Amino acid sequence: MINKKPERMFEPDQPAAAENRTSELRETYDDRLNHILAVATTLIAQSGYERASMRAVAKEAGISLAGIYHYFDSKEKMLFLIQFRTFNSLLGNLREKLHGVEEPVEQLRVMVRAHVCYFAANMPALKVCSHELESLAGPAYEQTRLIRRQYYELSRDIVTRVLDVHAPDCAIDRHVATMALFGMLNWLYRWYNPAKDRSPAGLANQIIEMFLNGVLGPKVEEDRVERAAS
Amino acid sequence: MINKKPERMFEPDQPAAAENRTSELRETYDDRLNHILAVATTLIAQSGYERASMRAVAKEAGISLAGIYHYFDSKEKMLFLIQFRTFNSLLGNLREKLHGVEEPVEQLRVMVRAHVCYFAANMPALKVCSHELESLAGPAYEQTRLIRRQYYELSRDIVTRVLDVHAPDCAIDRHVATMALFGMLNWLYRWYNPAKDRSPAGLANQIIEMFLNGVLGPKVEEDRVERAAS
DNA sequence: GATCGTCGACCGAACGTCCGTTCGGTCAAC
DNA sequence: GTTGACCGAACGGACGTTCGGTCGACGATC
Repeated sequence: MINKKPERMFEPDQPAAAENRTSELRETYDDRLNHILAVATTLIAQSGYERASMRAVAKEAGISLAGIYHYFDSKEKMLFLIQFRTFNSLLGNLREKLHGVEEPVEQLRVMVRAHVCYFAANMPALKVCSHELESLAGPAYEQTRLIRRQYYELSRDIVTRVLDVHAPDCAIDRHVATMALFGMLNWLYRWYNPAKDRSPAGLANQIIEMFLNGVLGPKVEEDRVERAAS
Repeated sequence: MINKKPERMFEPDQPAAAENRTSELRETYDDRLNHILAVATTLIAQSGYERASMRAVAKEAGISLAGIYHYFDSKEKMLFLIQFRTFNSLLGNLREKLHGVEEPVEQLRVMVRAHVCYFAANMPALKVCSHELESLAGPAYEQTRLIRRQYYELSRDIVTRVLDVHAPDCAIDRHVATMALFGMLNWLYRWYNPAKDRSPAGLANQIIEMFLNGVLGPKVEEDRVERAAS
């Protein structure tokens, strides 16, 4: 069961010392687990956590109902695993993309782009992460909260630096600004349609532009000032 | 049952022609209905629609389980009524506050202030409206969608006018801008804490400021331009 | 190299619980 | 005597979970 081998969960690559046979077995075990998780993610994204039954996950994944409990010891642990992996992956992706970027505004651009692109590439997973936060309780909830907290602090620090460097007199609360940005990003799953709407990169640019300069934009203000001066 | 008297649902005030007795009876009936709806709203906001059982609503409202079905003929109708009333009230409130306001930017300010203040005054109801959209299906969902659509179009028209008048060259998509604004507003229920965070009016001002001018703000740009000019 | 015991992957069938809903009725008010 | 508000008790189904078992792969033993 997954909760008896937590040290394996996020280290798919194992030392080469292991036997070939064991490696192959482990591969099929992990493949199967990933397959069930992917199916569960899609179903929970479609119907919500409570309505997505273990029977439906089993049928869709091509496994028996009891067979699922070979991989997770409860439905809640399954949801936890989906959220934990996704949040970890999101945070890791962000840290990776931020590597070597120093300028605060550029950091913000990288952050929004990374988030939007990750979202577009993993819509069901991010929907489950945005929408089913409170479906976990107790220690499982606390554990995901810790990762989310890291993601929040990383983002808030970027926002803070952007403000401190480029708009030190700005009266906007850093926390409010960060949560407003998260609102724009986390609400995407309610309306973004990859078939109709623009590309993830284009969308990210619009969000960056709006967050930094608002819908009125700086150029307009420059024009206004220049017009007033002449 | 509620679905047999739909013409009464949103007209609490009745003509004075009715007898006093009937009026008092109707009052207690409506009071009881409103009480059950309020309890259900709180419970659904706390636990989610699926987890909030009719038994829990009955117990909390001080009525028997079967007694609830004197007011609603199904749990889904109950949720529908909560959402329908809230969306209608939200839309009516917005239209009322917009009355007589012509300037687009001022309209936007009114819209955000109205939304944030309504949210702060009805947090459970707006959480249910934001979070349980997809818990309705079929005709009930379609009916709420129509009201939300009106709210969206009203807001998008304001955003469009703001852009057309004050930033005609702005490349930001009107739909994206409107949904970004909705994201900031609809995400509030995830983090806003009336005890800790600033007042609803102050929060609304920050959101307006961010949406119009971004975190960098126009003054900074003016400063920059002025500094560059001198 | 055949035999045996072990183990991991997996399954059919059930168990107990909780849920939304309904049925048949009571009782006060008119 | 009718009606509207309301209730206790039950119904049927869906759900998460568990139990007891099968089966093939594998290492050890002869």
